[in-house]
Amino acid sequence: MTRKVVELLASHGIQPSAHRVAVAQYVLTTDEHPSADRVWSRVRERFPMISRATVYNALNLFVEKNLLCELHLAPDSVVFDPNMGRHHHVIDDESGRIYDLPWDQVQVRNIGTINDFEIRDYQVVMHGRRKARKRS
Amino acid sequence: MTRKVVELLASHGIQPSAHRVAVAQYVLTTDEHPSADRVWSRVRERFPMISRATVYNALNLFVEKNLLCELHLAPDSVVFDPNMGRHHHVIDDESGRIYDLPWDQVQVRNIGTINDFEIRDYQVVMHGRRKARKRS
DNA sequence: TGCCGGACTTAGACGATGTCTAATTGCCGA
DNA sequence: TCGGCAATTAGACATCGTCTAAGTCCGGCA
Repeated sequence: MTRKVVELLASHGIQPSAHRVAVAQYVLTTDEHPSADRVWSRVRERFPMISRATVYNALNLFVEKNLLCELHLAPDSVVFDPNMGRHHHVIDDESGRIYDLPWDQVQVRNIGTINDFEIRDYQVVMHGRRKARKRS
Repeated sequence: MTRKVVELLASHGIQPSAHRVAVAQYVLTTDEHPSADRVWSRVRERFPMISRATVYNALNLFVEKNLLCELHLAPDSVVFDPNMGRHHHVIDDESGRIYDLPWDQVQVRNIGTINDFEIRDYQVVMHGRRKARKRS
């Protein structure tokens, strides 16, 4: 797994230093949409001497190199999303957690009719409550 | 105009103090989606001794009383939107400015097919470039 | 008129978040 | 081994928003 991450970083033009690999290993495999400081504390669990600046540097570098998306959706959370495929987001009003929703699950019509803007990208942002999932 | 604002505040259960009216007068009539600190500096132009806490208090109160929407869409900007009707947003990648788009301009299908969440609200968030508008 | 109480406002401290800088470390090639 | 460059570091700094404790304003009441 570490090998895969190293290759992934390299293939995006990023020197795979030990610290960067540690950050990547966590942030690329989580689905919890962590904030930068959350990434820091997570990575520190295994890498206690890593500094905040290094984590921020790594995250910003990953975003710049298109390995991560930076999301600005909800209060108190600029957040990182390793899911680079197109998808929508649902924000749970109670917990503040962000969930991914498959691109095909909803469709947006008439983006083409917008005249004043050249739309490069879009997504649907939903707010709601996560349903208590069945036990079945 | 001041009279209208006073009535509006009162009708939402807000004591219309002089400072609150000043904040409301600016934030309810602008379309620039200002950040809280931007509101502060704008209001200070006419009301130089108003403190930051007062502006923040007023804005939070307005949000709580459904006079304003708080938007969390873009980097560096939690932002306030006096347009309480449903609408979508376009973010200009160059300037970072946020524009409103009428609700009818695009349609979203299949929200009803989402099983894991009870969707309370949604909107389409677009990124793009504002076209240089014709001179005609 | 003078006093009281509650709502409003204030300055500034505070905590959280993110950036910057200067110094240090570590690695690699000559 | 040495030199140089990239990566990393601690900590200072800026910004944003909240909180607190004190001060001000104003209406009601004697």
